[in-house]
Amino acid sequence: MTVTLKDVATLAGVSVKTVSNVVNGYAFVKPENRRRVEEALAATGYRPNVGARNLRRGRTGFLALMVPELSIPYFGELAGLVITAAQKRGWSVLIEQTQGTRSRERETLSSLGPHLVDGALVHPEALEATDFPADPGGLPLVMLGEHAVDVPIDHVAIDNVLAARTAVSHLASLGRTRIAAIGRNPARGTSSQRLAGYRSALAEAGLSYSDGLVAPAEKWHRSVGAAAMKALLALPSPPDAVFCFNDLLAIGALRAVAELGLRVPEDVAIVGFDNNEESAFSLPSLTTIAPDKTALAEAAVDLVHRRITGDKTSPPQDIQTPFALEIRESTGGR
Amino acid sequence: MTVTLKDVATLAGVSVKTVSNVVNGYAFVKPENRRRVEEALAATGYRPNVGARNLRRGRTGFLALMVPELSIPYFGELAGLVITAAQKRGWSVLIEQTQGTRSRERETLSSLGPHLVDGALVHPEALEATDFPADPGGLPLVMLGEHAVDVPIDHVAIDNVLAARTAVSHLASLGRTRIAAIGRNPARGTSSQRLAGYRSALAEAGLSYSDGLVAPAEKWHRSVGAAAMKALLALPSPPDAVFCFNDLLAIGALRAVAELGLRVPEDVAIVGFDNNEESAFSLPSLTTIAPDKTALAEAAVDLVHRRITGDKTSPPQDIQTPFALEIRESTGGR
DNA sequence: GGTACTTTTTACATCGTTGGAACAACGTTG
DNA sequence: CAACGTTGTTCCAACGATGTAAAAAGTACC
Repeated sequence: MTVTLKDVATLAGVSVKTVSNVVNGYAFVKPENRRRVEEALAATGYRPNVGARNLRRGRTGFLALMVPELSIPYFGELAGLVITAAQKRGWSVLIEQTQGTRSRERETLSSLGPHLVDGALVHPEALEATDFPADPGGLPLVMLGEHAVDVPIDHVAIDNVLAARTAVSHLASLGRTRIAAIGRNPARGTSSQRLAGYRSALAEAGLSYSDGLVAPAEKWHRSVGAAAMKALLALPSPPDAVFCFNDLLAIGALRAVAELGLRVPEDVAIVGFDNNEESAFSLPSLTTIAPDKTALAEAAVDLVHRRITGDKTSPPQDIQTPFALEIRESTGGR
Repeated sequence: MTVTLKDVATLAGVSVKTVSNVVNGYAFVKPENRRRVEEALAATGYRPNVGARNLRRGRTGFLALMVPELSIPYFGELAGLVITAAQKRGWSVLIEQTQGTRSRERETLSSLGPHLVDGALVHPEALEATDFPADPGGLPLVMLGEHAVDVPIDHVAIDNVLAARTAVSHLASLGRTRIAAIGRNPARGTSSQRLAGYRSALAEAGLSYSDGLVAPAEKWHRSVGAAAMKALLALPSPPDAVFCFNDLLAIGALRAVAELGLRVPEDVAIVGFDNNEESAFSLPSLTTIAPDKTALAEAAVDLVHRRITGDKTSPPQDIQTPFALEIRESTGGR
């Protein structure tokens, strides 16, 4: 059924290795033979057996990408970009979902052998330092997004603290004084960083910090954002602005405000984080921190590429990719 | 660096095959030896080389999933479910993106060898019958969603015609008489089916069909939906309801209506298709056709599983998975 | 002790590919 | 024409695992 080098060789009347040489673009093959081999290749429709090739070469041709859930827009978008970036460099991408749970993250991490994939991009959510295998078995690992833990591993992300500060400063610059936040979650490193940025922007603007204005969120989903927003608006003195730790929370918050008959941005201004595609089309459209996801994906794939092809020794890198504040209707922009 | 069977065998003082037997749960191994091997396995942290194992077994442990783009919510959600369903049965999923272009789809399809993956789930958008390899090289293929072309291949989808008719009948039942549609695209089979459903619902309701009320859409993206809606509303006698061929178009349409100062559903009722998560949170929330995506993913993985494990001969199946009309605010629901 | 049978282990070939070395053919040069 | 370098081809081993068959060890019985 399947065509192997041997079949092609027989048909072309040369040795297996010569066919292999043609397939791999080896220069010194007599034109006559090359022609014959190429004809035979075409005639048989030969396709290399990737498994065997990789067994021989010690490569697999696969990268793993570990994310919480593809159904979350941010990860869907990011995964798409990673796949595209990886494809450019000849890799296929294998996706593992962890649902953001620590146990699944740990499990996934330890199941990634160097046989299975050449390298892995991991976007943890709940992992702690001790979860990282002391020796990943020589498997190049690049951590995405989260820099929760103090592990000597390559890392690519935006500056979460600065980005959060930028978002909140924007709200302050509009004259808002009771600026709330939604998304506190001690188990997530990202949350602490965005919270830190929030606090530092408040301080900078001369506003006082109040625990009561920081709503927790176990999952950063739309429904959670809506519930949190309702709780905030039920406070004796409700906020006049909210910084949501991601766009989903913000979309939920938008809806909650509308359901209570209030207006965005007049009564409450809202800023999100991630710049999901949907956020440009919500009503009102959402002001948000827009990480350069393409840059993130490219940098991560590039880094793992470098680690795989040679550079095993240089110290772990910490790459920061750019972001921008995208001002839209939810804070009075057009 | 990497531990092989041979290393384990040396350490345990037995042959390679005995270790292999232990690893694979072969019954006849002396308890004493089994213990020694298991200790050695634990001590070395042995992990089988999947590539080598599969080379020998003729399996790869991978399924391919071909979709247009993961950044499109429908495909992000679907891919997540497929991965989960595949994982249950011991497969990892490899994702290929085609951007919905025929050339990339064809290319991807032909690059999927049986060496690379055990089976493939493909969600084509622009493929035509002639693009399908006469002989997929024994690779089990299951087509998702689209049933554009008349190819004898396993297929899982909802009844697009019926679903579209359901959506449009709902609009008609609200008393709307000028019901438009957005999403016509002759290159896409799905489009024809939904258009057919639209026409049949109109006929059933005693409404006449007009080409002018059917807006084309090259890409089914939000911005396209917005532009199409604006065009429709600029007509001499604009529609009082719109059936969008997917939720993204509908979200764009919602926005266009709002920008023109009109109201949904009072001035224009809108129905979408896909039930993206975001559609439950838009303002107003979106009435939409909700395919049971979990059922779809499960059925597809199940089918490819059956094909891989034996059943190569029975005729191509055509499985229909359920859907429901989700009535929300954009047509006056709560 | 020998035969027949069962259980356990081993050696060897094999999956499809590529790297390396050996070999063959060739034209050039002294 | 012998020696040589260059070019092209082939043979063999190897990647890490498993199937097969045969060898080895153990058991039971006469």
